[in-house]
Amino acid sequence: MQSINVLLDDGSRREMPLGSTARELAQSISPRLAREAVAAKVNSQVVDLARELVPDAHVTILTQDAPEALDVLRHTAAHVMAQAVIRLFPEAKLGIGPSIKDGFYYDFAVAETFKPEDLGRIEAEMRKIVAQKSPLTRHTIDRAEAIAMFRSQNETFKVELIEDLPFDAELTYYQHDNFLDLCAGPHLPDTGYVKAFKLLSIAGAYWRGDERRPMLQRIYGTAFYKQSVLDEYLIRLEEAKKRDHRKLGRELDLFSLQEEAPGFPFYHPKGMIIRNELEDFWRKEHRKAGYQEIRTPIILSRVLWERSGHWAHYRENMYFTKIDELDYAVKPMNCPGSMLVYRNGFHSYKDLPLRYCELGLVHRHELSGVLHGMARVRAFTQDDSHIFMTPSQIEDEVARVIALVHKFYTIFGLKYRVELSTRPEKAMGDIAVWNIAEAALENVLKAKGINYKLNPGDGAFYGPKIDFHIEDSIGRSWQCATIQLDFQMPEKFDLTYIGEDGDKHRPVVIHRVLYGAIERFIAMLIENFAGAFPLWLSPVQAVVLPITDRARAYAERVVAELEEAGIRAQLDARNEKIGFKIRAAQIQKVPYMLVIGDKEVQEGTLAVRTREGGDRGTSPVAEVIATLVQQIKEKT
RNA sequence: GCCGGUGUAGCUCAGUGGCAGAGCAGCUGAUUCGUAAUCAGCAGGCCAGGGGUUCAAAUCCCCUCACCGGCUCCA
Repeated sequence: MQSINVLLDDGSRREMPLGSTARELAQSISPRLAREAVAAKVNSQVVDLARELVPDAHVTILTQDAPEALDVLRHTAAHVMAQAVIRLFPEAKLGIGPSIKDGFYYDFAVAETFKPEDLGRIEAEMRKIVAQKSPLTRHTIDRAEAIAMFRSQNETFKVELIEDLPFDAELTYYQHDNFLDLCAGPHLPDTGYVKAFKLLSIAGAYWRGDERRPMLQRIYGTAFYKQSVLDEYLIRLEEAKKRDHRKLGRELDLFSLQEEAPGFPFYHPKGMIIRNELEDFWRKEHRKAGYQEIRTPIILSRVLWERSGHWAHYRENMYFTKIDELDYAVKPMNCPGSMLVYRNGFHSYKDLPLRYCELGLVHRHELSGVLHGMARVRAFTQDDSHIFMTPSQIEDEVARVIALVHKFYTIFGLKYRVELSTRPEKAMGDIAVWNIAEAALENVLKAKGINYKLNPGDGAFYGPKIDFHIEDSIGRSWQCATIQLDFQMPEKFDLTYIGEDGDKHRPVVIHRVLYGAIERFIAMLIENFAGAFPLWLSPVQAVVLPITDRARAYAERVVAELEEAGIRAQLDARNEKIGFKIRAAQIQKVPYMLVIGDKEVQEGTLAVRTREGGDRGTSPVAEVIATLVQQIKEKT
């Protein structure tokens, strides 16, 4: 009999009869591995256990614990759900059903929308399918046959998918029981593996995400190999909801959103303290980094927006007004204003790079359905900057901005993900210039060794950009910092500088924000800290808690001393027991609780309690103040 | 914007055609207390807004608004 050689993970080789499957390989290694196997990785491609091995392949048998194994499970779960839906709603047409970050979904076209009660029925049907332990089998099929097959089943979306695949693509479908779906796989051996799953929500979703296409009904679910892990996940999800900035923003009285102004946030006194701290820190760092602060108007003439290209490319997101019969627009971006400031004077190459920065309030008409607490609003302040420079300064300057982003985010303890977005469909300007700009950004990322994801077509209309994304408490990703390269605006506004040669030259502009929008950044901070801000950002840094009225006068003096030292302190002299006041301060997430009883009055000390560490014993007042001042200064 | 859901006191929620409720927060009083809730009393509402059905609507119907989840992590 002919045989083949495969390479295993430990570097050893193993001889198997020609035509052996991954499952047979697992069996030959150990029966236990065969029992635990869920899929295999052959030459870094994840495949079914039933897949035949190819000669000299590098094979890894994947068990439940393999990072790739969850995707396989969830993809199979999506098929099981689709079959359950077809059983209950025979007229439903299939869209797509992928595995996603925390679960899976499947899109269906149905005459009647799903109701929340349907989820229970579908789950029950899924359990029957799981109990059947139907094997999933993979079949290749040629294009014409596949189209004919799905067309005969009236699966028009599947037909469209096939038609859009490249001509040389290998088409496969998977079948279990009497359910069949166009699918690249891989899948688990049989439906019995899908033990721990839960359907989570129903949502409308446009076919292929395109609002001009039909709206399908999407069912989201999640699945794990073990019920205990699913239970933990669901508990974690509940826990994460407690960090939601909308909930904490209300509980900590930081801000509010009201019906009278949808998408336009109200800052309350405590939220304003955080915002001002962020701005103070920002101004200090920008002075150090060689920026000069400016401020430009919120309402500017239509003529300006026509010139900048916003009128043509961004009008549907803008608000308008009329002044003395003339058209004006409320600025959605700060750049045109900044361009006017630059153009207002002459500039020498010696002035470059010229770094203007601006905390600019912009208004954008976001679709009502996408508003989200402080994370997506219609009015927000960008910590903007426009850097005017010579082409030769681009890479150096981009690198400086990236370093600044890193410095900021490290101080706030935020993890971020980097994306490079390139030329969109509605782009302005020359393709050759775009290519240069895109290459410049890419060069810097590569030179700095930064991992990034490429996002084709997601750039701004005037230039490509590097985006920095932060995840919120339940894993949604929000763009915060961004660095955008722009060759168009200088052209539109005829910006120049006088070069060494005495001639006029065209500068290049970087648009960049670090926080992004202060509103969104605050939302991310709230979720990141679960409302327990570091001392320097805490709206109330210390509460002073006298135990009885005998300690009140001393407590008032302590509060005055704390305030004198620049610490935001409050007195809680309410006629309540100490436990009550401590509880109130804990709930408000105040970092320091300074308890004062007869003993402390007598000794001139404070009993220090911290938010995280509980009772820390007593210390002299001056010592406590020095500690807090130091900690505020260090921003820890 | 589109699909689905929700909207009752400051907050969390109960109330499914027949007198608008509870807990917490608030206010008043008593209590002066040592590290996450002292006790008692009081007050608090255009039941999101508008229209309709009905003897009677928080409850049923219609419209509007706001909020929540989602709207390619590409078979």
